[in-house]
Formats: sequence, C-alpha cells, structure tokens
Amino acid sequence: MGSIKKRSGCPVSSSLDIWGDKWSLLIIRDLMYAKQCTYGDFLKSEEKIATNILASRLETLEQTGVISKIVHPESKAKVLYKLTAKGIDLLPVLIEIYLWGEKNFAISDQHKKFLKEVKKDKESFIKNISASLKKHI
Amino acid sequence: MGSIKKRSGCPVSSSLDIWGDKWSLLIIRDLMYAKQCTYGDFLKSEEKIATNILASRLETLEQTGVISKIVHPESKAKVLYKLTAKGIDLLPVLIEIYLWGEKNFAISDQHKKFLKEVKKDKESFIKNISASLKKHI
DNA sequence: CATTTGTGCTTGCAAAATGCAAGTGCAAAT
DNA sequence: ATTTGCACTTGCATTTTGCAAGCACAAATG
Repeated sequence: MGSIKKRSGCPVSSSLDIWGDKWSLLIIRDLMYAKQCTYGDFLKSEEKIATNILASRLETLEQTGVISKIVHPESKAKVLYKLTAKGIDLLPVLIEIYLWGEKNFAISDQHKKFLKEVKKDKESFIKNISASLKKHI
Repeated sequence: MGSIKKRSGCPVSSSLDIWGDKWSLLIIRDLMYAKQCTYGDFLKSEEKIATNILASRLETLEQTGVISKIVHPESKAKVLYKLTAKGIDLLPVLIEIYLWGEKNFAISDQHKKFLKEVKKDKESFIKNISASLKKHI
C-alpha cells in the first residue's frame, strides 16, 4: 500500500495529502451510494470529471488503500471499484460534509430526504451503512 | 457574501467547491486551535504554505463567509482572522478527518492526547469547543 | 469470421493553479 | 530620520487541470 509525501505530522494534513482535492471525495461519495462502480459509472456523475483526472485519482486512491479494483465478474472488459475498510471509514467525514453543505446551500428534495434519515440517528445511520458496505468488500 | 461556481447540486460537491483543496482546511484547523490568527501566524504553521496561496485562500474563505478579517485592535499594521459561525460549523468535519487520520497514520502524543479528549464524548466536545469559538466571533 | 461497438484507459496540448523568491507599501519601533 | 515588522503582491518556472482525440482489448453484431 503506497504512501504519499506528507507535509507534516498532523493527521488532518496527512489525510488531505491523500484525498484533499476537488474530486477524490466525489469518487468516494459515488462508491458509498452505489457500493461499486465501473470506470464509466464515475464518468456519468453529475460533476463530469475528466477521464484523465479520474484515472489519476483512482490510481492514488487505490495505491493508498482507500479503494480496490477487480475485473468485473461478468465481463473481462469491465472493472469494478469498491471501497476498502479504510475507505468506508470515511463515511463519517462524508456525512459531516453533507450536513455542512445542507446548512449552507440550497439542495434538492432528494438530498433533503437522505439527510432527514441521517439526522434521525446519526450514529446508527453510520453504523448501518458501514456494515452494509463492509459486507460487500 | 460572494459565492463560487458550483459543479452540481450535491452538497458535498458544493462544499468542496469552497474548501476542497490541500490548504483551506489547514487554515480552518489553525483558527480552531488558536481562535484567531494574524497573517504571519498562518505562515508559521508546520506545513509552510506559500504566501501567495495563503492570501488567495484567505480571500475566498472570507468571500464565502467562512472566516472574517479585522484590523488588530492594538496595531493597525496587523490583521486578525477569525472563524464565522459558518466556519465554526466545520468543526465536526475537522474532527472526523482528525479521527480518520489517527486511524491511518502514525501521529504524535500531542495529537493522541487531543483525540482522547474528543473520543470521551464527541458530541459534548464539539458543543463545548463550538460554544467557546462562538463567544469569540 | 469480419466488422462494429463498448469499455477503460492514455496521450497531447492549452490553460489554470501552485510554489518559490523577491519586492512593495504602510505602521510602528528605534 | 531610519530601520524593522507585517501583510500582502508580483514575476516566473513548474505542476496540475481540463478538454479532445486516440488506442487496445473484449464483446456484441451481421
């Protein structure tokens, strides 16, 4: 599991060294929603990541052990990306970003509905989704 | 309060549009620790941000209402940056990143001690620090 | 079997962001 | 009156991003 140049001993800084950019957490978001994605699935996301950037981010996320990659069981032409346990551990981070976003931006009913579920019982929500993702590793 | 080009209606994406880079959250981290910082204080941080990047990040964080800036009450030559309520709301995000970092990197005793406090009772910890930061706005 | 389509990338290149070092303008200290 | 401190700004080389096109291999199609 490759590592990356760390700017300091601060855990926040070291975390950002891995996924501190505009795209990595969106890839992780997609995987949390979908449990697994092909390369093309990521390209279809609303934000329209460029294909070379996607390839680059997937590579570093894989190298740092946040996601894993396998060939699609039903077709050698496809791949499947999934979150590792390390990646699933980012769920609380994603949830808190989600909640901050809700407070500060106009968001769709779909997202509101999702967040309503989260806020009923945040800890259980995280525990449940984590468990469900881990079954799928 | 200026806004920034949003890539999509997703709250995660919109949040990252503001502070999704390698430096912004470190600035916010510094402010959470210190409550207020001068320009020079940020430059002294371990990660050694370049001064032009710092100026650029401070500007967008101020424009988006995450931080505020005043002239130092004791010297016109200095400025003071602080978190706004919107910025203080990022505390849960920072804490979760911190915790993820702890799980995945070797960290110093100082950081371990801090996180031990957090984990005793995360919710109260966040509530307390938030309240203390808000008094200081 | 030959050809087309789908999938996961890679490549080339222009534009933007980053990083480093030096400079600037104003305030305050000497 | 001069120097020092502070908050930036500027210039420039390097790196990263974004867009479009291309490519290799698998699978579907005729």
